[in-house]
Amino acid sequence: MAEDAPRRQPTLDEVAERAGVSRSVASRALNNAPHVSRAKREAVERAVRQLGYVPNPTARALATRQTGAAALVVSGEDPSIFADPFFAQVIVGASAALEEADLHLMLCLAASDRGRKRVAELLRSRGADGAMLMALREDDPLTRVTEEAQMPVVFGGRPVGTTPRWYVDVDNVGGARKATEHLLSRGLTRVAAICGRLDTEAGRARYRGYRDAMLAAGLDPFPPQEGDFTEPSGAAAMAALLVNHPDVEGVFAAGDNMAVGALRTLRKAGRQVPADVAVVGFDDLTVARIADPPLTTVHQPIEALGREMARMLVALVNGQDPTALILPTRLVVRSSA
Amino acid sequence: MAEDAPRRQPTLDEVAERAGVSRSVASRALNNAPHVSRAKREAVERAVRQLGYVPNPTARALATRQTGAAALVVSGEDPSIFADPFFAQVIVGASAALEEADLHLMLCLAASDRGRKRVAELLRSRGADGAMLMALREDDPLTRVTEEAQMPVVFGGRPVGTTPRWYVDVDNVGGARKATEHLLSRGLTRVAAICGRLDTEAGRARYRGYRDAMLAAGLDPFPPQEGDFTEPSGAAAMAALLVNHPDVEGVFAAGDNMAVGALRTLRKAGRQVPADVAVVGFDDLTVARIADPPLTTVHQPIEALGREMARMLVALVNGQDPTALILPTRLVVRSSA
DNA sequence: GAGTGCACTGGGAGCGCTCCCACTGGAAGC
DNA sequence: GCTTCCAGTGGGAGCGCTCCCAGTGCACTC
Repeated sequence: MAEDAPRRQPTLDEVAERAGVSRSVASRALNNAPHVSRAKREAVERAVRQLGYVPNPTARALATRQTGAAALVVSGEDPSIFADPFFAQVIVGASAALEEADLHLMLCLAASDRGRKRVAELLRSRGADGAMLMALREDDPLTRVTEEAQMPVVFGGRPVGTTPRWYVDVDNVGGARKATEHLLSRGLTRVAAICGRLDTEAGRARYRGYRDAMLAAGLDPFPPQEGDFTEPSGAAAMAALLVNHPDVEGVFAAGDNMAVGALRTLRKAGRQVPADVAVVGFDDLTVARIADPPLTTVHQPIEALGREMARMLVALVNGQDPTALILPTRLVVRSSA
Repeated sequence: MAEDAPRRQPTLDEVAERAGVSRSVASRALNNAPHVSRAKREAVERAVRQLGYVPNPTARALATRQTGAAALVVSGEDPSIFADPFFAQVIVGASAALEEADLHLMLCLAASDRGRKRVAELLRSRGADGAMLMALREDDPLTRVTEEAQMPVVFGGRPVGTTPRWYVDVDNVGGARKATEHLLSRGLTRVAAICGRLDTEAGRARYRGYRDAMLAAGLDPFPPQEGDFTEPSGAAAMAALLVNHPDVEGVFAAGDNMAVGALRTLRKAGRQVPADVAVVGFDDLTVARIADPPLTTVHQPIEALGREMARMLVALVNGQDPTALILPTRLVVRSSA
C-alpha cells in the first residue's frame, strides 16, 4: 500500500462527468435526496460502480460541519483502570448504539496531561459531533473542559459535586441498599462495607446505600473501609477488617473485583463463605459467576449504560432534548450470601 | 450547549486579520513553520489567545489529506469477545503510542454485517490514516477488505492462511512449547492440551507448540480439545478430558480464561492442583494471579503488542518501511504447575 | 392564451485550512 | 557598485464535498 501507485481516488466531479450529470445531481443521487430523475440516479449509480467511487468523509464533514464521530473519554490517572472489564462492556453498548446512527467511535484514554490536553482540544475544536465522559473523579481537570466544549456532552455516571444536565447513571444507592438488606435479612448484624474510591460518585453513593440500609435497620454502620475497585485493594480491605472487627459476619463490597479480593483473604484466613462471613458484591462482572463461591452481587446493566449514553448523545446531536437517565440495578443471589 | 447561541468559532482568517498579518503567516505561525518573524509570530499567538481560536481539524484534514486518526478494528461475530480484557490491554498500549504521534484512536467493533460494511467503507474512503486489524479468523470477510484499503494496514496477530507484510505477533508456538516443556520437566507424561479456536492462528500456533514439545519428548500428543478462549469453554473442555482420559496428569490450556475454567472443573471433580493434575495457562491475565491456586502461565506482552502495532502504523503513515515483529513470551511459574 | 405550480437541473459560492509561488527588501558576496 | 541570496510575506488556488438558488421545461389551471 505504502509504495503503491498513488492513483488518486475518483471524486464526485468525475462521477458526475462520467454519468453525464452535474455535480449537484450526483451529490443528491448519492445522498438519496429528492429531485433526481430515475434515469440520472441510475446513471450516477453506474458511474459510482465503474469508478469504484467512495465519498470522501473529510470533505463531507467540512461541508456539513458534522464529523460523523462521537468521542468516548475515559478519564483517570492510571491507564490501567481501563483494564477493568467494565469499560469494555460500556464500549460494546456505546458502539452498537453509535453504529445505528452511523457514527464512528473515537476512544480517548485521557491519562497523561498530554492526553487530557488533546481531549480538551478535541472538545473545543469540534473534532467530533459529541462526547461521552466517563469516570470523572473529584477535581478531575476534564470537568472544566466540558464547559467550553463546542459539542454536546453526556456523562456516564455523575461526576462528584455537580449534576450535569445530561447523564446516564446506575442506581448505585438503591443497589447498595438492596445488597445490604439482603445481608441483614439473613439475621446478620455486624455487616461491614468495603467501599470504592470515595472521590468517585459511585464509591460515595454505594456507601450511602449501605449506610441507609444499616440505619433503617437500627444498626450502626461501619466506617467506610476504602478500596479502589481492584482485587488487591479488596483483599487488603478485608484483611484490615478482620483485624479491626474480627467478629464481622457480613461484608458488602462496592465492586466485584474487591469482593473477589475479600473472598481470597477470607479463604486464607480460614473463614468459610458464607457460613462464617457472607459477602455481597456489586457489578455482576464475569468474575462474579466464576468466583468460588459464586458471588451474590448487584447486577448493573453496564452495556445498557453505554448504549443509553450513546443514544442520548445521538439525540442531542440531532437537536433533540433528552432527559437524564438512571438505570435500575437488581440483586443476583448466588452462594456467597 | 445544544441550545446555545451558535456563535461561530473564529477562523484562521479572523486570527490573521486581528494579528495584522496574512492568513499564510498565521497558518505558518500556528504550525511552528519557518519564515515567520518573531514579532508576527507573537502577534498571532496573542490573537489566538484573545479570540480563543482552535484550528478546525476537519478543514486541516481536507487540506493535508491526513485525518489525524488511526482505526483499531476488532473483528468477530460476537461483540462479547471484546469483553476479554485482552483487548483492553491492547488498546491501552496502542492508545499510548498513538498519543505520541498525535493521532486519535477510532475503535471499530465489526460484529454485524453493517459494522463490517462501515469498516470497509472507512478503509476505502481514507476515513483514517491507517488501520490496525485484530483477531481475524479464517475466512473473515474483513481479510479481503484490507486488499482494497486506501491506507496502510497493520495486523495484530497473523490471520489464518496468509502472512501479511506488516504485523505484530506474539511467539505463540514458543510460548506453548515452553509451557508444555515445563509440565514434562516435572516428570509428567500424560499431558493434554485445551486449545483455543482452531480457526484462529493463535489457537493453531499454540497447539502446534504443545505438539512440538510432546513429540520432542517422544510422547504422543493428545488430540486438540477445542475451546473458544472463554472460561466456560475451558471448564467444559476439562470435563470432557476427564471423561476421555481420566488419568490425565497435566493440562496446557491455550488461554488463562480456559485454564481458570479447567481449574473450576478439577476442583469440582475433587482433583488437587497441581498434585493430581498440573495446569499451565497462556496470556498472564490478571485472573491468573488471583486464581486459586495462582496460575502458572505463559506471559505475553499484550500492552506491548498494541504499542508496537501503533508504532508500526505510525512508521508506515510517515512513509517508512518497518518490518514485522514477533514479541517474546515467557513462562511465569506460580503454583498450578 | 397567459399564468401558476412544480419536478428537475447545474452553476457557483462556500466550509476552513494548507501550500505553492511570486514578490519584497536588506544582508552578504564579488 | 551590482548581482546573489534568502528570510519574510501575502495572494490565490486548491482539498472534495454540500447546498442555495436561479433557471428550465412541462403539465395543469383559469
